[in-house]
Amino acid sequence: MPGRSDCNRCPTRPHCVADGLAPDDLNALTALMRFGTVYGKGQHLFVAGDSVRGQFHVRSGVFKSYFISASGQESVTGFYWPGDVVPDLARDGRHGHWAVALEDSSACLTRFGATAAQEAGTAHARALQAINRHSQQMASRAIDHQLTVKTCTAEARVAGFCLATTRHLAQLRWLPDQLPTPMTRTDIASYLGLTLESLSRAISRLKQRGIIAASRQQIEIRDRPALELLAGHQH
Amino acid sequence: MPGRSDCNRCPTRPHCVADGLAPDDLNALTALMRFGTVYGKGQHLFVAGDSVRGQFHVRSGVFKSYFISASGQESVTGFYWPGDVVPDLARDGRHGHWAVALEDSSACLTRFGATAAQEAGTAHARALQAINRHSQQMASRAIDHQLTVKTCTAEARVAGFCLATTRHLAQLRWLPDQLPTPMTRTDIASYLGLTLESLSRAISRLKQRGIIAASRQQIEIRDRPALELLAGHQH
DNA sequence: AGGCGACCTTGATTCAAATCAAAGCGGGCA
DNA sequence: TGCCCGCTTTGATTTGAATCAAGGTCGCCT
Repeated sequence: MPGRSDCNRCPTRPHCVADGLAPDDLNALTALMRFGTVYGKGQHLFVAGDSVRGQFHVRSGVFKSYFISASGQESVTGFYWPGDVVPDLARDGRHGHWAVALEDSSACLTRFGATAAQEAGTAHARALQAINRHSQQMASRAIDHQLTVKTCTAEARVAGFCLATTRHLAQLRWLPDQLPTPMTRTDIASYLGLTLESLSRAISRLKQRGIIAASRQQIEIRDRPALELLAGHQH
Repeated sequence: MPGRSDCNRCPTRPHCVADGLAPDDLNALTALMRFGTVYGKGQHLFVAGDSVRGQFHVRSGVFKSYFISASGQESVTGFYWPGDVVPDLARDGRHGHWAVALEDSSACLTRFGATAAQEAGTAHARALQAINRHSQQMASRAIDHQLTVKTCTAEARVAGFCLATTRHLAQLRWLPDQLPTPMTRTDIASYLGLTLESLSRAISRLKQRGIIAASRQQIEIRDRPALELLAGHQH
């Protein structure tokens, strides 16, 4: 049943949007939270057209967001790991994208968004500031990805994906030596603006050259300098 | 010489990030502002590596932001019109992109960003909220553009560009019947992830079909339904 | 007014990725 | 254990945009 979540017990506590906040400021955030909910694989956080109830903060598992065009084609717009906030990408208070769990996961419904200030009162500017920093990071990452998709060959996009995801997980203080890929190849291809086949070929070429090792559910970076060279423009 | 800008006299007053703010909240923003500065064509707001002094709010003219890759290639990441805030896309307090005036323009240096709360005190949450809404819109538009670049043919990208820019200008309450294009074809091509030649061919085909009319400095939408059909996935 | 230079358009060819097609995994379930 | 089905890889061909190359237009400056 719904209630307050205890952020201090959350495994994502030190890695999330609340990172670095003083106790009082964290309380301003938790006052806006709803208790973490479990989402089975394939279950949606929201679908396009839903009115925005708040922002979903990932606790465990992985989610993807995707957009469905007028012609019915699906395009993946992002992957979200524990500590991430799934952006609502709303227009007029309604979701424009879909968000679904890629494996059994959990997320907290928060009110971090546009209405947060009203709900928290005006005494919690620092909490809002943390939220704002997060929004700006989202925009920044979106523009980074734009660059990758606009200017890179298939191989470079894969290289960029591996590096950007690794870097992002590191920011969330998670450093697996193998990059987990709970999403399907189709999802990754869609995210990178490639076809399934082109992605597969690109991965195969990188494997042949010994730059990565890849199985269905994870990718290992074997030659990071080579990967960075390929990705080229990345920060 | 530097001083307070008078936002109530600014032509962008009703169209900008401050739209809808109560007088008190607007004052919280203007307290953070520096007087509008004139930038001649080709003059930079900032270059990559500069430490972030604040956010630039466009008053008149047009700016572009761009990124220079390790290989020296330039990629345009956005165009900014009167009322827009040029995103700083910063990492560790330093700009990652460049921003330059495409024609004689002016902009206000503001402190809308991450440090705003500290400077304004904690009593101005609604101002921060307006800023946050703006950041989220930036992220949303970036992801929209991602979709265009990932999934569209050259013609569809041009269609999407015309429609998205028109829509954006409309949001800034500016409704010219011809879409002004003070940027060069090279800039538009770079923004859309095309070569100059491919862009030119795409525009020519749309002209031939009577969907748009285009001269060097402006584009006229002659058949909006056809353009929307081409752009396909757009909202 | 004329000429120069920057910017834009058009044409021919090449190439990377999409598409079309078929064959391998590999995990789950009977 | 072995079969089946969804996911992935590999192969052949096509296509749309990049590249290479040449001409055209327009504004600005003399």
